[in-house]
Amino acid sequence: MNSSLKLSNRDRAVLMKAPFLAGLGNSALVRLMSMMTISTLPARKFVMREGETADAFYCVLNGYVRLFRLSREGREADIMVCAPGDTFAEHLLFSENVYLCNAQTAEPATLARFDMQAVRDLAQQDPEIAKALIAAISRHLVGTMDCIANDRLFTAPQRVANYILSRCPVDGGSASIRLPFQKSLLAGMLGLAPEALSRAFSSLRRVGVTVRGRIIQVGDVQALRNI
Amino acid sequence: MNSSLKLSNRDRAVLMKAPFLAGLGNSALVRLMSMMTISTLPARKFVMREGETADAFYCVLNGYVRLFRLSREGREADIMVCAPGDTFAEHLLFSENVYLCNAQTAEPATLARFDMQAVRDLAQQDPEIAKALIAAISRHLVGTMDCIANDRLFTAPQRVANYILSRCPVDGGSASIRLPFQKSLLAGMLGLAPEALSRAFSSLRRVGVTVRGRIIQVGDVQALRNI
DNA sequence: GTGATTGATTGATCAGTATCAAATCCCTCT
DNA sequence: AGAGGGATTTGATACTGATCAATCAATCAC
Repeated sequence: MNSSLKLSNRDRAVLMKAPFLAGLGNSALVRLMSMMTISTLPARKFVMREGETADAFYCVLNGYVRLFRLSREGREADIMVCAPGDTFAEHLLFSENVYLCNAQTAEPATLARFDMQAVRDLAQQDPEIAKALIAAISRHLVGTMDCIANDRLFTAPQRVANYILSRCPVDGGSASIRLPFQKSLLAGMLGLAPEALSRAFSSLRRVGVTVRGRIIQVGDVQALRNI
Repeated sequence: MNSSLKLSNRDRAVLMKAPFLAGLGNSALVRLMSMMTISTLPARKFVMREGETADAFYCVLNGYVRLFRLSREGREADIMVCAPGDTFAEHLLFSENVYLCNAQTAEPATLARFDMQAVRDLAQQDPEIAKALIAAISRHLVGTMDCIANDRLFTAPQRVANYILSRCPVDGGSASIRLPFQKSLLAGMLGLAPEALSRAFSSLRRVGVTVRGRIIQVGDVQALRNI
C-alpha cells in the first residue's frame, strides 16, 4: 500500500465530482480535503473488515471496491460495489462504531480516506457538510432498496438486462457498452454465481445481445426493455 | 382516513422514543412537532405510490406499514416493513422528488406526517435536526444492507431462524415470542411466499421451534443459532 | 351459533439458480 | 507474438423456493 497526500489530476477531478463533495462551497471543501489521506492499493486488498472499529470512511477515486458479508462457512455475499466517486462506510458516522461488512478492492484502486471523528466534528459545525452527508447516504439507501426490489422481482436474465439498460446511453436502436470490470464482479453485484451470469448472457442472445470479452452489443435497446 | 392534530398519550410516547426524534433538544422537537399532522388509517390503505411527487415523509406511531415495489405484471416485492417508531421516505429529502416505492398500511395504523419542504428548511438551519436525519437514514441503510446480505447468504429456514433470534430477549434456554403482525407480512419481509414461510416454520420443528397462531416457542435458543 | 370470509397449511409440480467438474477463452506479461 | 494462468463458459446434477390447488383454521358478521 502506498499512502500520500498528493492527488493526480484525474483523481482530483473524480473527487470534485463525487456526489458527496460536488455541492460543497469552497471553505467546506478545503476543510474536508485537508484532512483526507490518499492511498493506492493493489487488487484484492482488504480496506476494512466486519467487526473492526470504524475509524474512517472512504471515497473511491479509481478502481472498484466490493462490499460484502461472510457467512460462517465462508461464503461471500456482495452488498454493493463502489465505483469511482462513490463513498462507503460514511453511514456509520452517527450510528455504529464497528464496520458491518468487509471491503476489498476488486482491482488496483485509489481511495481517499476520511477520519470519522474529524468529519463528525465538521458535520456538527457546518450544515453544508451535514447536507452533503445526508445526500450521500440517501443515495446509498436508494441504491440498496433498488437492489432488494431487483433481487426479489426479477430473474437472472432480467437483472442482467436491467443492468445493461442502465448503462446504455441511448434510448432506442442499437448500442454497445464496455463493462468497466470483470464479469465475476458483475455477477456478485447482481447476486448471481458467475456461471449464472454467463448463462443469463447467453439466454439474452435471442433478444439480440452479443458478448465478447468485456464488450456487450445490444441490437435493439427497446426489445431488451421488454424482458 | 381521519386527520387530527391531537396525539394520544401512547402515540406521543412512541413518537418521542422514535430514533428520529429521540436525541433532539426541546426547541427542535417543538418545531418539528408543530408542523406535523397525525392521521389514522384503515388497513390496506395506500400512504404513497411509486412515482407520485414526494411532498411528505412519515413516522409510524401505531401499526405496521409495508414498503414495496410492483413489477409490470403486478407482482409485489416488499422492500421493508416499518414498525412503530420507524420513519419512511425521509431519505428523499435531499435526493429524489418522487416516491420510489409504494407504502400501504398492513393493518389499521396511525402515522405522523411531515412536510418535506418544511423539514428541509429546518434541517438547513438546525444542525441537530440534520444530525437526527442522518441517524434515521443511516439506520435504514444498515437495515437494507442487512436485508441484502440475509437474502443472499441464507435459506428460508435460516432467515426465519434469524428473525426469531432477533426478537428473542434471552440468550439461551427457552423462549417464547409473539409475532406482532400476520405471517404473510413476515413472509414478505423475508422475501418469501407465505407457503415458503409456513414450510420454513415446520422445518424448524426439528430444532425445537413450535408455532401456534402468532405464538412462537423456542425450546433451545442456542440450538437455533446453529442454523 | 352459523355461515362467510380471510388467513394459513399441505401437497404436487415446476422454474430458476447453485454447485461441481471440465473445457475453453482471453488477457497480461515477457 | 506466444505462453501461461486466471477468468469464463458449458455441461450435468441437485436443491431451493415459487406456484397452483385444495384443505384446514380462525375470525367476523349477523
